[in-house]
Amino acid sequence: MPELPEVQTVLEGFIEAVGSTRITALDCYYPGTVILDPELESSVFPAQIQGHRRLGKYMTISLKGGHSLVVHLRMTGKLVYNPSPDEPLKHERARFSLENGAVVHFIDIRTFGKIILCKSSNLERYLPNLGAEPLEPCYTAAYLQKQLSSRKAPIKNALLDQSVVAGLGNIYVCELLYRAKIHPETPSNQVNLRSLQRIVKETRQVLAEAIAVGGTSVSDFRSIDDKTGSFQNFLRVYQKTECPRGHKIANVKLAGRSSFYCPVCQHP
DNA sequence: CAATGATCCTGTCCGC
DNA sequence: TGCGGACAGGATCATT
Repeated sequence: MPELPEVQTVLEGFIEAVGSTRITALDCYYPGTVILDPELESSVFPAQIQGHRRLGKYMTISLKGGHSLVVHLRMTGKLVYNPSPDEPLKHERARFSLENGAVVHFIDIRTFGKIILCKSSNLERYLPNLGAEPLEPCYTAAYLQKQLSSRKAPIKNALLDQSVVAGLGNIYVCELLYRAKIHPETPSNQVNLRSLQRIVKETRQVLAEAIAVGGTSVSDFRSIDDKTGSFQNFLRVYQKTECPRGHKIANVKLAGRSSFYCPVCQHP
């Protein structure tokens, strides 16, 4: 599932693939995949990319001319660069056409992904409240302590809440909690400052390692050039049966998601 | 405000 | 071989 490292990989790939070529069209093949801002100007395309930014699991791409794109892959969304266009592919929900004749397919089996095209001045309307960026200085143990002090839900649920930390999903939360040696069911407001410091440190570490290898390709995640990431080879608990120290991995449902952890290494 | 559960959706896998 | 059901899960919405 695309989380921060995968979104970062896809966004960088998209920006590099499109380069300075202008986008000439955005077509939608599945109702609801492309959302158009009611205040859009009539002449959006052709438009050159001006800048880009990842916000949590959201990609934002600003276009010259005052418009912006927001892309969210949700669970199965993919951007696929194709220098020679074809008829719409299976599961192709939308498509960017480029002035040089290439296209970028938006493939999304489960159709939850979204592409929003809006006036740049309206961008914030299309983004939810996002918490701290985990790779930026604002993400600290003190910040987490403040966020979590009123919460009793398991720490794993809190870390999946995008309004607390932006960009983490099931895989990386499982992994960072293992590295931080924290049991996923620990009530959020009972995680002490020392443990929160480990959480912050391991969050940064695991995300940086994953970004460095192009993300995690479980199920069918691919970069825009159809390359697999390789962080799946470094997972320690997610979908594992044994932790690196040889203990049996447990799996409990938290917030409706499989939560892999080591009962020996991870403590409340 | 916090927490929970249903919802969206389709491919895959399991058991019978 | 085929079929029903569970499962995968990010975000949003309604409900408690």
